Amino acid sequence: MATIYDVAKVSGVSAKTVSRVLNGDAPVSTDTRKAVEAAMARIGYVPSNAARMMRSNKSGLIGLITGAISMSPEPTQPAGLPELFIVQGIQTALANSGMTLMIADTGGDTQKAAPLIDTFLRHRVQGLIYVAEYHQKVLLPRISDGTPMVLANCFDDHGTPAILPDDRRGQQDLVARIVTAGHRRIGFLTLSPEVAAGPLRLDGYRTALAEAGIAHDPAIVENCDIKGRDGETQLLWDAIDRMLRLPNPPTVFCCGNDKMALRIYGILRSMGRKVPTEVSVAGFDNYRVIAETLYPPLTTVDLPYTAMGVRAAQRLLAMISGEGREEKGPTLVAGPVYWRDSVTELRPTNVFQLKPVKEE
Amino acid sequence: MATIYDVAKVSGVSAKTVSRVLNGDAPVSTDTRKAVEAAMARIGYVPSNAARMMRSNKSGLIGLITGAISMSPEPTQPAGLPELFIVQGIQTALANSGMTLMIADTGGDTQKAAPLIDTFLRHRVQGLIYVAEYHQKVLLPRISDGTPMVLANCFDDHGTPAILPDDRRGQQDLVARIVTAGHRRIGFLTLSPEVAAGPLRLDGYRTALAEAGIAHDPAIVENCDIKGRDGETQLLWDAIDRMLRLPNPPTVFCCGNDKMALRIYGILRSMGRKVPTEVSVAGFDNYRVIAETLYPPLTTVDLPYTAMGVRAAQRLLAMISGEGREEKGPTLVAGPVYWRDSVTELRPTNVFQLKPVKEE
DNA sequence: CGATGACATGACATCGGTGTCATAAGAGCC
DNA sequence: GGCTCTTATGACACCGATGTCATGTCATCG
Repeated sequence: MATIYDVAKVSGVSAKTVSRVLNGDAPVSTDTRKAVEAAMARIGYVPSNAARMMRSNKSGLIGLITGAISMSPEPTQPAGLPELFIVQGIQTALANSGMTLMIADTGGDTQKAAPLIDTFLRHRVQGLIYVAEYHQKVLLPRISDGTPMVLANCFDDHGTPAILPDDRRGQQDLVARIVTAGHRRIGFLTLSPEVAAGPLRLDGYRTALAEAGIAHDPAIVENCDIKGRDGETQLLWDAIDRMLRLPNPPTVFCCGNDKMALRIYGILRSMGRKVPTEVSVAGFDNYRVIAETLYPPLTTVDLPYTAMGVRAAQRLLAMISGEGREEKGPTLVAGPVYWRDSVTELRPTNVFQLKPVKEE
Repeated sequence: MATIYDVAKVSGVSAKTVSRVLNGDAPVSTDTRKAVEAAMARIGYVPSNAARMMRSNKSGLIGLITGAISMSPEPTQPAGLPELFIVQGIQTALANSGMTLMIADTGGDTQKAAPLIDTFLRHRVQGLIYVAEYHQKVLLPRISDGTPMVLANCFDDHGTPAILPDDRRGQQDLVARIVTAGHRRIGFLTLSPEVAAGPLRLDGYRTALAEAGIAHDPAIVENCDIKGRDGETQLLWDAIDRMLRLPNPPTVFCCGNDKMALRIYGILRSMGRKVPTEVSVAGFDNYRVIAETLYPPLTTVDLPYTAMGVRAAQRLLAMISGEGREEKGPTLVAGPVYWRDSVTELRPTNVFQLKPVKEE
């Protein structure tokens, strides 16, 4: 492998001058530059990042840890897809930063994150991003040296900078929009309070009701999310059945996420209730395979994965350059409401809003 | 950032001894080892890969170039998913090799492959893998130094080692199986001869017919693949209509791939022909979103993406260790036939085969 | 008892670049 | 002419590991 000394010998200058041609950090005469460049081309010189890094202590590397690649076990059930969007956002934002993105995959095994972080640190990455598949708390080894780290779609106990979806705000916007459509009895089939998004979305729901001056009725709020165990559909069926028999039944069901909405479509169909003419349904996530495919298309809130990726990269770059050191707390990224046909407009609306509410 | 000299100073030994503890390449007394390890833990020492690499010339890195991450623009149309499976295969095969996999994404822009290769070479990767999204010819800059490179799902003009799906063999196996089911008039709606897989699959079809002693009839073989332009469905409709009006019409249509089979299901339905009782249909790719979802489920051939990834990694590792240098030509990886319900058994069969033909 | 070898350790050079400083040549100015 | 300033270049140390070689200490063996 050719070195800068070989180039120097061939072009008849010193190694340092070759270095200057490479980096353009000091004036070099045109003749010399041409000679050096010709020599480099002729002997096929490729600079060694290792050697450069040793002296200058700048690796130009950013490490990204994800399970996105190995987490899509079946194309029919693309579990890891959301992560891919985050990664795409990160790539986009990093494209013109001069940094090289190294991606490492955990193979779905969170235990492998620690050794991967270690490998990255050995390579002296200038920053680290950890991407989780869904909004959750994670437990990662603390980085003892000062290497900046950003968590995307997750957070920890140490106050590591995190980029999170604004679940509260999203749910609030959605419910506010539903209120605008004339609904007053808004049922909510929540996510499990154990997942991070659960309480946040519930809080957004309550806030929206409060702002609209609607009393919160515990009778039409229930958690049926028991983490994919079989009884879930039964629970949902029972909850919906009970709520619809109330003297004052909900006119719309908000669901913890789009998957739950998908189930509820089925349940309502089996009950002979038509969506949205008899009952409206709204989801969360804008999981497009579901939301766009369902009939009628599902009103929901976007989880802004790509945007979160972009923000994560931006925040990391700021930390690396030293600007963003003082910034504390998580960055919340809100997504727009996608207003489709699964929620009836109970009264004619003329909605002029400043918020980015997409009407499709 | 602590160095091995800091560790040496703290533990009261020489730098070289610290190095020995790190690498375990020479005997160190238990006391010394413990002292050194304690010192490393105390000052938070992380070895510098750059420095190690400089001296030992072993980076322990393998570079992977793909568009998989950015090529899935919509989860509803997971264009880049196959690539992901190849990448998964590569990861699996590399997991215990002691190599670190660096993944770089082209962002869907093939032009970016060259600079990415360059970046990898600067990092002195010990091997390179380039993954393409479908079986195709690629034009990559030649690696002037001796860094081994393997192409997965693609090939070039320079004889770079390549891992390719065995399209010929797959089609041949499928048609042979269809013959076993009693079919004699086997129509073939081919892929465009311009895509790499097109002529190969056609050849497999012909070989299978020849082996079964069935004459090749050009009247029931046609290319309707005009690369997604709108007229394709019209062309397909016309071809099928014509073939079915022949005095001796096909009893089964083989399709260039599963997507085409999906279209043909629709066309046949619009013609009032039932699959598979009136006409049988077979695909290629085992694109599960289609093949498993269609009714009836589609008989097709698997494109063994994961296996190809494994083979690619294995071949690269062999090249790195110097074993596989002599091996020339592409590695063909065949996938099994998935026999589902879209092809009728025209006569009772008792199929005992040695080949891995999956019956579902 | 002296020779031999295994074990444990250290001194020093080296990998391929870059930072620092020195130096030489010419340009511009009083 | 002598001085300063800029431009262009080179000598040399240094980054943090590891390879090579040397050295000292015992245990073993003939």
